[in-house]
Amino acid sequence: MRAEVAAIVGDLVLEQGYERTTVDHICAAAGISRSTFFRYFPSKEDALLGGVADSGETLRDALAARPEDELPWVAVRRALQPLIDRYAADDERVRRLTRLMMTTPALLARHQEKNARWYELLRPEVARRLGADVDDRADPGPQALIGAALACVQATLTVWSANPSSGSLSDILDRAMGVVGPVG
Amino acid sequence: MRAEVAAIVGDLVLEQGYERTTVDHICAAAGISRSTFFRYFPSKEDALLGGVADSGETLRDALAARPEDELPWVAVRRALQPLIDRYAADDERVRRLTRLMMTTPALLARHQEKNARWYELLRPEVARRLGADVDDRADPGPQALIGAALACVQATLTVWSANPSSGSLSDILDRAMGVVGPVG
DNA sequence: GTCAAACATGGGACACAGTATCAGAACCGG
DNA sequence: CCGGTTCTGATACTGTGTCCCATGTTTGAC
Repeated sequence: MRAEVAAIVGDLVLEQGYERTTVDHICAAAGISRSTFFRYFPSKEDALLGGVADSGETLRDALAARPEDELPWVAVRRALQPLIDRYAADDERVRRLTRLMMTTPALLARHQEKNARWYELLRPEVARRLGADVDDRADPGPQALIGAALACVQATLTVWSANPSSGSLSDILDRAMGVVGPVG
Repeated sequence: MRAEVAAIVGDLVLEQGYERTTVDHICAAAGISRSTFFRYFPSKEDALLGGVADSGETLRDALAARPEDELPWVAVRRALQPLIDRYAADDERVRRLTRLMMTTPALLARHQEKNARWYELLRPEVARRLGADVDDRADPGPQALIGAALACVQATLTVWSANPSSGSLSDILDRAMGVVGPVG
């Protein structure tokens, strides 16, 4: 049921854009009331993006599983692979929704807000691999490295979703992260 | 007049937080009507952040002025100096407002939305310095590098605004960008 | 000095997201 | 059949932001 409404939201949004799709439209199309909609989803953004599982924990575990002697930047690149694969495995619909997400300010903001949790999640392991004090909040290093990596992911998704023939996500991410640091 | 209202907004927001400060409160404190407020500022966020001049063009010109043989990452670091100095020159009020901006999701989102313009602004020069095709939209490199640098700036501002005794902004930015790439 | 055009302000209605409360319907186990 | 839980819808509310219109108030032309 929840998934059904989410699918309708995706359809409507792909059809007429995000801002022009009001909650009332969605409710009318789904045959439910506003009350019910907001019981299923905390917000309109979540109805659209909530389907994408939050991979924060996955990412953290993948990073912790990388070999100790790998350079931090390389380890992060490798840890991002499962995340990337989840996008790549999907079809044209995902690409169009991703494009919508990257080009709609409200959606991009929400996406980044969701990812803000990843900073705290990844910080300990990144700090450890950088040889920094894990509890030192005055060290910008870990946050900078995580933010840089996420910026590369965002650049990757932007290019991939905008250019149908730009190659595999994995290759684009290699190029993106290769420009910033060694992906060895 | 506009500046006067903006100052009141800053006061109220520093006093009781951003969400709890409604436009009605501001109007009452400033002795104007809602209509007038929204003629001065397009939104509540802009009333608070609009005072910070948009340094996109400054940043672009500073980057273009860097020596040709500098590594791109180093050139960007140097080009960011004027931006950083603008923060550092100011007083405790700026630090508190910055902290508010980094910790309030709505404000951080607006800030990043404003900075989104910088990508297009800086892309040509960064692409050139990377030896890439300036018009190739399928190359994630320039966007990745710019995003990584801005992530370092954000990490810097976060640490600086949260820790009163964390040193100069310039030093923090050096540490942040040094972790990601060579700052020469 | 007068008239008119421009502008600034305020008021009120509206659209939309999101919250809270309450009332009834469907469903369950006993 | 009953009592409770959960699902649902209706209503009203807060807050941001837009739009339109009715006021001044200033400015400039004649």
